[in-house]
Amino acid sequence: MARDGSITREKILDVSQQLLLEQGYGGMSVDQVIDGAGITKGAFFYHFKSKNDLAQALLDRYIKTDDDLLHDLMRRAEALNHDPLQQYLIFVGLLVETLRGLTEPPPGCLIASFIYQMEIFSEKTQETVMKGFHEWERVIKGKLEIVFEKNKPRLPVTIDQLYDNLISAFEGGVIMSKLYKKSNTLAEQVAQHKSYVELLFGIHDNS
Amino acid sequence: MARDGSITREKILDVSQQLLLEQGYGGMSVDQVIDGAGITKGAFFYHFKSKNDLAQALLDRYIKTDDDLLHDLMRRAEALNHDPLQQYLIFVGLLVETLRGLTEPPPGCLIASFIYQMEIFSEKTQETVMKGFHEWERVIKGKLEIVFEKNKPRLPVTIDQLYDNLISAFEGGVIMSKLYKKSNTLAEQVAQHKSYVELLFGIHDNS
DNA sequence: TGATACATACCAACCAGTCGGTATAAAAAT
DNA sequence: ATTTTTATACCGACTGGTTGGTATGTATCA
Repeated sequence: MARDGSITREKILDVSQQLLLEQGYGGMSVDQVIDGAGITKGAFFYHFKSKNDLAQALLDRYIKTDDDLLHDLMRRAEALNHDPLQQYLIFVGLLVETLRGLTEPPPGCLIASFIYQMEIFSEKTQETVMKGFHEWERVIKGKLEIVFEKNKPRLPVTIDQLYDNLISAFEGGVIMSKLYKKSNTLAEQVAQHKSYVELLFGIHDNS
Repeated sequence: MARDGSITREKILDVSQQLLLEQGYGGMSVDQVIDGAGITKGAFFYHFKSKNDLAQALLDRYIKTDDDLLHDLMRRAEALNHDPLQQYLIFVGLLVETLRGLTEPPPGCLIASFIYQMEIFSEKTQETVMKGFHEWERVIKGKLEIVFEKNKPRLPVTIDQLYDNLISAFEGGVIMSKLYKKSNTLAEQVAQHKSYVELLFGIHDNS
């Protein structure tokens, strides 16, 4: 039965991602990974030429899944309304909805984990980390650009700051969720970002 | 020259804190620490009985400094105004001011770093991490309690959510600052929390 | 003179990574 | 149709270097 190696490869990725988010990259050993995946050294280094190669693959997979989620939610939001501000608010709402349905507690964000141990990765991996939010940045800032053309915020806030606020709410929320060991803190913090944007653009002014 | 060991001890703490925030706890070796501090193994294990003991000391020192800052800023804010809401806003404003004056870029938050590699620490250290924000939680929620007695938010937000929002803005801001390699993103995100609270309590309604 | 504050030499365990070998199955040759 | 070849997927013993930690010795000062 020497056929489909991708099953073993995925098993390695799944096991190592969990270990990584619990112990950090430096605190996770290849031996732990192969024990968890039920394989041997040979199998591991057949699929990944080094431990850093595993980190790179883990990151690539995580970013791809994340980008897919972004595009899916944004497409759905744009189908539900044609006002840019409403589209953005619906998008964030859908994100909150998605986060509410996560595993308890959320294991964490790979990108954030990598940021807190940047120096042990290869230069290529470091560059991948730095580009980790690029697609979100492009799409979110693009949408906010259109929002700002028709709507003026009640306080002098920039598009860059609002984008940073969304990611910050998410990353901060992940940390609080890990600390409290319950996932809805994460969803709530992204919901706070939504409320903030609503107040900024006077959504609740019509009494 | 066997006199003041506290100098060596502090040197070890300083060097290891920087290494820890760059490489993570698991990715940082005792050999790296002693090289950076210009000492030997003997000196290190004279001051710290184990590597985890160093982590514990690092965490204790960090939390103490953090709590001192909290009390200082809150005392100053309370001296500048006697309205609870204004006191809170001034407190956050002073925090923003402090964060703007940080080193470029900010090295990161020890508690967040520990949260992302929880499982490699001793149980006692894990408990210390979980109690890391306790003083902030006590003081901030206490203040918000009084704020909520006299002021009603324009959206249904709880005290717990607002407290989480402050810490989230901080932790998320730290991650973004590390990623962008510039510190003012952190200060800006805490400033967004201030704007959010201002909008929630209708500070900008009087035209 | 004894406690403090180190330095030096060392150790077992563990680390990432290598290597020779093997079972399987598909492709090619007969 | 049967044999041979070849590539894939994996095993498990091994290696050199690194790890956190220890045992012992020594210089300095109260």
